[in-house]
Amino acid sequence: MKKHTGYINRDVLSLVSELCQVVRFCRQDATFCEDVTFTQFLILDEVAKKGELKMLDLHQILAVDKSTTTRLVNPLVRQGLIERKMSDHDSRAVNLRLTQAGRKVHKKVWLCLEGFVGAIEGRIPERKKKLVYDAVKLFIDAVKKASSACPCSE
Amino acid sequence: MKKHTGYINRDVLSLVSELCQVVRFCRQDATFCEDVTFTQFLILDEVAKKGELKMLDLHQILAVDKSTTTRLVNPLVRQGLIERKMSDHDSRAVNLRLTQAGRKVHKKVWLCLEGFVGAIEGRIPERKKKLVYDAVKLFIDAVKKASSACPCSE
DNA sequence: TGATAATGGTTGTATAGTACAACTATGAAA
DNA sequence: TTTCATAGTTGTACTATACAACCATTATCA
Repeated sequence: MKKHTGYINRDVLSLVSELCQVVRFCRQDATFCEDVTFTQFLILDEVAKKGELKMLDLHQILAVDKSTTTRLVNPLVRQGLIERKMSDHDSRAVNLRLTQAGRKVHKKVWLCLEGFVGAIEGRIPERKKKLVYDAVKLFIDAVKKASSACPCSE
Repeated sequence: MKKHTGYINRDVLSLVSELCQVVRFCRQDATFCEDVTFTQFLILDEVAKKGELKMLDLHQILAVDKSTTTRLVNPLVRQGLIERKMSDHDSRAVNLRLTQAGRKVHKKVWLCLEGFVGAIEGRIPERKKKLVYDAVKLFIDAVKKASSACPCSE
């Protein structure tokens, strides 16, 4: 049981707040490229990586509610980029796969994204890269764990 | 005009995607503490820091649309934590100030937040802290600039 | 085997956050 | 004084999100 001294590292606070901003930039402007949002691209990409992906896995990867997963996938199905296929072993489960069109769009957005990621990388000195990425990862994990351990405990 | 080679550093991609997750954790679960969301706390805190704050400044600080700023402030006014006051010099401008209750809640949430920030800091080795915070800042800025320079240019 | 529980998904409903466009009122400049 | 610019609010629309309720399945176990 820690004492409440009222001391907070403002650096941490403003980092978190800036993170919120940055993330907004990434997500908004709905169409990131090819009429696909950033999140939608992540989904396409996960499916592309695995070839076939269960909703459940996606739900885990995105770390959102099951229902949200469904709703994030919906537009991609509607646009004919992803298809739902009943699993062989378990007829409750649904497997996601890219359609022909899906593969095409994935590839296109990938090229698009190259510009974005390149622009990020271009702003981080080469010799610092590994260090920076590791540090960000460390910070992310710290925040993740800190928030799952309810912020207002004690 | 860069060539499109199709190469993307996946580290960067997953960092950005994890950032989205982390930010969600911070914001959701609407009431962070004392019935105030994280964003609302940031607003209270900015107003507290400055004593009096113009909507316009807040709009800049939060980096959201003017209308969004209005709507983020609204609930705080409704809850009687912030009051709107017409500026002396410019009767179009609105100055925000904490009410008595606002100062109280700000202080309470601040203590609450101490737990959260402390939990983050507790997961970052002491001697690495400065390094990590600087790195995160660098990364954030890189992403910010990269996304303002339209992702799909070239 | 048959009742009960667990699992995988979708739908209903509600909310925060967000933008853009249109508007109002005020102030500045010509 | 007319016209332009600024500060803020409101109308409207949409995404992302959660939680709860539900429907099929599949698994468990008595």
